[in-house]
Amino acid sequence: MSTSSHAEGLQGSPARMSPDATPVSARRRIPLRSTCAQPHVCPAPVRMQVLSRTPMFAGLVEEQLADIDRRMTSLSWAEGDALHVEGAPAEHLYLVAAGRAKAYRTAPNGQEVVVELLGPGDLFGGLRTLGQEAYAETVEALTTVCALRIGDDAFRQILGEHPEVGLRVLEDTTALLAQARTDVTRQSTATVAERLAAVLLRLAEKFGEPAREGGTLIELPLSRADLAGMTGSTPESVSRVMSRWRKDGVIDAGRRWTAVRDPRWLAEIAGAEA
Amino acid sequence: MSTSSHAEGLQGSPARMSPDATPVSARRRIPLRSTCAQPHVCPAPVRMQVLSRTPMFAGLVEEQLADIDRRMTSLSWAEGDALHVEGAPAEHLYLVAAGRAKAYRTAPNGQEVVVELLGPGDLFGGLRTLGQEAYAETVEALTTVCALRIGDDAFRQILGEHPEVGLRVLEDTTALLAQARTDVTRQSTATVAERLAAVLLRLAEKFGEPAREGGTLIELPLSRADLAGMTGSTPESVSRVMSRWRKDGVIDAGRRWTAVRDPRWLAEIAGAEA
DNA sequence: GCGGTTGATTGACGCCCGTCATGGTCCGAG
DNA sequence: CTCGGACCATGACGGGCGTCAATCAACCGC
Repeated sequence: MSTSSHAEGLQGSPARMSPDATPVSARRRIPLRSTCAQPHVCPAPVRMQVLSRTPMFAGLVEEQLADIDRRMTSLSWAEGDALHVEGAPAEHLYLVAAGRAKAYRTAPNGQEVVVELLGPGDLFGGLRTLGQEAYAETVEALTTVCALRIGDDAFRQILGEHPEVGLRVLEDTTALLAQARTDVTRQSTATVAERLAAVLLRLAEKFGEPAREGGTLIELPLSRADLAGMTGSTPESVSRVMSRWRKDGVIDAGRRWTAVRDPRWLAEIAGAEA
Repeated sequence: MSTSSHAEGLQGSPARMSPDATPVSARRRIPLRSTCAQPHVCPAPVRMQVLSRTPMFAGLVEEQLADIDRRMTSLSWAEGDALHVEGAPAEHLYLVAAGRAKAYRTAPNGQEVVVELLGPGDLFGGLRTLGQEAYAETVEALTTVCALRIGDDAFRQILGEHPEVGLRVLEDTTALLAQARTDVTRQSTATVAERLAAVLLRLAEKFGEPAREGGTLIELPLSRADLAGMTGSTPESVSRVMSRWRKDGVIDAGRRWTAVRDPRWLAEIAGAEA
C-alpha cells in the first residue's frame, strides 16, 4: 500500500558482486544495484513512462501526459545530496523517476527521524496551494536520484484541467496519514525489536527483490544509523537486534544492506500491522 | 493550525460550579461546560452555521451550502459512545457540529493511543472514494456530540460540483499528515515531560478558553489515561509530571480537567514545535 | 448525608534501552 | 600494499519510565 513503487525505473547493469553462497566472510559485499546511470538528463520516453505509471496520473491518455510532462523539469542528484531541506519555503512538488531517497526530520535534540523512504513513482515536497508554507522534512538521496519537479502555478493548472488528479493525490495523502499514525501507535507501544521487524517488513514489501541466495534483498543502502532513525532508536540497539536475528537466520545483513530470510518470523515479532 | 475549531458550536448554560478563587480544595470541581444540550436533533439553522464556518466549504454561497446540507444527516451521541470503530468498513465522512471526541487506535498490546482530538468543524471518518477500506481509528464521544454525516455517493457528487472542496480536504489532510509526523518525531526523541508539555500546549491552543482564575482552561474532560494515550505513556507517569508542574504553578488540574497557567514555561520544556 | 465506584496520587522495584567506550572489519585513496 | 576513515559489533553502566500496589480524594446515586 501507500505510494507504491511499480515504476521500477531503469536499473543499470547490476553492480552486484557477491557470490551465490553466503558464507560469513561474504556478508560484507554490497549487493545494491546502481540505478539511473545517466547523471543529469532523463530522456523524454523515460519521463513519459514514469508519468504513465504513477498512480496520481492514472487514467490520463498519452497526449495529456505529454502536456503535463512539458510543465515539469527533470533534475538529478548524487548520493548524499539534499533534494530540499526542512524549513525552506515549499515551492515544488517532486515525483521520483529513479533512485532512492529518505525524508527525515531533525528533532530538537539533533537526532534524525526518518519519516518516509522514497522510490520511483513516489510523490513528495510541498506547495502553498496545498497549505504548506515550508517543507517539513529534508529529503536526501540514498543513491543517484532522478526526479521530475513542478511548481505551484503549473500544478494548479493541472488540477483545474484534471480534477481527478486532486482526488488521487488526496488518496495518496490519506494513505500516508494512516501510515504515519500507525507509526505513532507503534512508537508508543512497541519495543525496538518489534518496531524494527515492522520496518524491515515494510521495506521488503516496497523495495524488496528476490535474492539469489533465497530471501528478499532490500534494495536500499541503509546504515544502522538510518534504520535507527526509522525505528526511533539508536545504531547500537539496531545492531544488537540484527546480530541476534542474523544468528537465528531470520535476516542477513552487512554494511549498508539488508535481506529478509524469514518474513513470517518477522511478522510474528512485529505483532501485526505493517 | 490543523483542522481549526472556529465553529464553537452552541454551548448550553455553563455547568460550571467552581468558585472564583482556587484554593487547593476547589481543585476537584469539574469546570467543563456541557455542550449541545438537545440530544437527537440539530435544528436547520445550526447545521447551516456549522457548514458555513467549516474551512472545507469556505467560499460556497448559502444556496450551495443548503444543497449540501440536504445530503447530510445529523446525528448525536452520548459521552462514551463510539461514533465509529476501528476496522469497520469506511462508509461515511463526519463533520463535528458540537461537542468533543477522541480518535484512537488500539495497539496489539491493548493500549489505546489517541491520534486526534475533535471539536466543532473537524472532519473525520473515511470513504472508499478516498482509498480507505476500513476506519483506521475508533472515535469516541468525550461529551455529548452532534455531527453531520455524508456517504460515498453524495460526497462524490459534491466533489464533482465543487472541485475546490477536494482541494480544501487535501489541505486539511496534508496538515494532519505533517502533525502526525511531528508526533512520530517527538515520540522517538522526547521524554514524557517534553511530550506532555507539547500536547498540553496544542490542546490549549485548540480547545483553550480563558479561565476566570487566570490561565487557559482546556475544555475537554480528559483523564490521566487519556493524556497518557496522547503522550504514548502511562497514567502514572502523566500524574507524576503533572503533580510536579502543579506544585511549580505551571498548570492546574483535577479530575478530568486541566488548565495551563504558564504557557511560556511549557513551551520551554517542550523544546519547540507544537 | 453516606457508601460504592471511579479516578488520581505516590512509592518501590526492575527492565529496557540509551550512552559511552573499545576493538574489529571493510573500503577507497594514494 | 598500506594507511586512514567510515561503519559495525559488543560490552558495561545507569537512568527514565513502565509495572504493581496501596492509599486517598472526588463524584454519584440512594
